[in-house]
Amino acid sequence: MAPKKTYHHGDLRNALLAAALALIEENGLEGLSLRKVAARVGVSHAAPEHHFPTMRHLMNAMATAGFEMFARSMAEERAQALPTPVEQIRAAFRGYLSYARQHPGLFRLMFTANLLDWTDEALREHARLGYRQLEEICAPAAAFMGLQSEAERRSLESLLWSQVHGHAHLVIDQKLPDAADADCPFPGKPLDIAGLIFGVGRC
Amino acid sequence: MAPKKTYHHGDLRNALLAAALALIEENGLEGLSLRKVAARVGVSHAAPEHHFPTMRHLMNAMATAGFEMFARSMAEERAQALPTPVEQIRAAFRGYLSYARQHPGLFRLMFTANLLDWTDEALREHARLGYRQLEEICAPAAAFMGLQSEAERRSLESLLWSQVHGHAHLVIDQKLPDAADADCPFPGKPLDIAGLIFGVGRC
DNA sequence: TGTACATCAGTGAACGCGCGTTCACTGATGTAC
DNA sequence: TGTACATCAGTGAACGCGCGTTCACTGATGTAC
Repeated sequence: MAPKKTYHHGDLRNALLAAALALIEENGLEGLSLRKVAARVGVSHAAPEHHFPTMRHLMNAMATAGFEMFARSMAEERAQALPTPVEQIRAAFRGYLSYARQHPGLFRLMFTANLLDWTDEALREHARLGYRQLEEICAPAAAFMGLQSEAERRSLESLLWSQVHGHAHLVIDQKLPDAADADCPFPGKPLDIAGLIFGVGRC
Repeated sequence: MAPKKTYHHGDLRNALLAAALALIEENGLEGLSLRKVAARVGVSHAAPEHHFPTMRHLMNAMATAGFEMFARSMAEERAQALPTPVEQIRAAFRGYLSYARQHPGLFRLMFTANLLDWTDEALREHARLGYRQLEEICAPAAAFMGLQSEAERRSLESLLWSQVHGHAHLVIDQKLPDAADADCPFPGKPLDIAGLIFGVGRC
C-alpha cells in the first residue's frame, strides 16, 4: 500500500490498470501497448505478464472498470433528476453522453466488436449494469406508449439505445458540433427524443 | 488496362485502392498496412509510395470511395420506395444500415475521428453527398412536425442521424441481435422512429 | 520513321523502431518447523 | 523467537516480427528532333 521503494510493487495489478486507463485517453486505442503501460508504472516491460498475460486480458479489465463507471454516471444523473419518465430518460442520456465525452477511448473499447473477450463473466455482469439503467428508464416510457409485450419493450430499449449511442459516437468522433468543431463538415445539434415520445415541449 | 505481365502496372493506384478496400473488410482497420496492400496487388512494398506517400493518404482515398458508395446505397433504396416522407426515411435508413453491414471496416474508417485528413476537399465533397441524403429525407418530416427554423431542421437531422448511426454501430459491433449473436449480452431489436414521428403503425 | 534521352514507375536490399514473448535470474515474502 | 526454504513478483537481456522509410537501381514510356 505505502509507496515504499521496494522490489515488489505491492499493488501492480491496479497500478497497471490505472496507467492503461490513463494511456487510452491520451493516445487512443491504437497507442496502447503492454510496454507503454509498464513504462508508465515504472516497471520492467515483462512485469505485466504475471497480471495480464496478454493485451486482451488487460483490455477486459479496463472495459469492466469502464462499464462500472458508465453505469454509475447514468445512475448519478438520474438520482439528481425528477422521477418522471421523461426526466429520467433525459438524465440517463446526460450520464451516457458525459461518460462518452470524458472517456472516449474507453467508450470505444467497451463497444467495439472483437476487442474484448465476452465469455468473461465479470465483464458481462458489469456491462449488464449499464443495460439495466436503460431498462429502468424504458419501462415507464413503454407503459406510457401502451407497449405491453416483452418484444415491444425490447424494441423501445433498442430505439433509445441507438439514439443515445449514435449521438455519443457522433460527438466523440467530432461529427456533431458538440464543442467548437471547425473541421466538422456536418451542421446540426441534437434534438430531444424523450420530448418527442412524451409530447413534451417541441422536440 | 490489359493484365499484361509488364514492368509497369498500368493502373496501380486503383489496384492498390481496391486491394485496401478488400483488406479492411477482411482484417479490420488494425490489420491494414501499406506492405500488405502492396503484397496483395503483387507489387514490391515500396511501390505504393509513388501513389500514396503515407497510410493516411490511402485512407483518405478509401473513405472518399466509401462515402460515394454510402450515398449511393441510400439513394438506391429511396428510389425504390414510395415518395412519402415516412417511406423515404425508412428507405434511407435501410440504405444506411445495409452499407454499414456490408462495409463495417470502411464504415468505421469513415466516421472515426483523427484517422482522416478532413482538409481534403475531395473527401469533404463526397461526405456531403451522404449528408445531403439526410437533408432530403428530413425536410418533409420537419415540415410535417411544424419545424420551421433552420436550427430546428438541423436538430431533426441530428436526431435522425444519431438514431440510424447508433443503430448501425450497435449492429456492426454485435450489440443488437441483427443476425444470430450468441455472444451478445443485450436483448432487443430496433423500433421504427419514422413511424414514431409520423404516428404510423405502432412503432 | 528512327534515334537519343528525359521522365517516371516499380525493385530489392537495408535501416531503425516498437512490439509481444521467452528465459534465466534475483530479491522479497511468507510459511513450516 | 529464529532459521530454512519454497513461492512468488519483478528484472534485464535477447529473440523474431512486421512496420514505415530510404536509396541506388533498372526497366518501360513517351517526347524531341
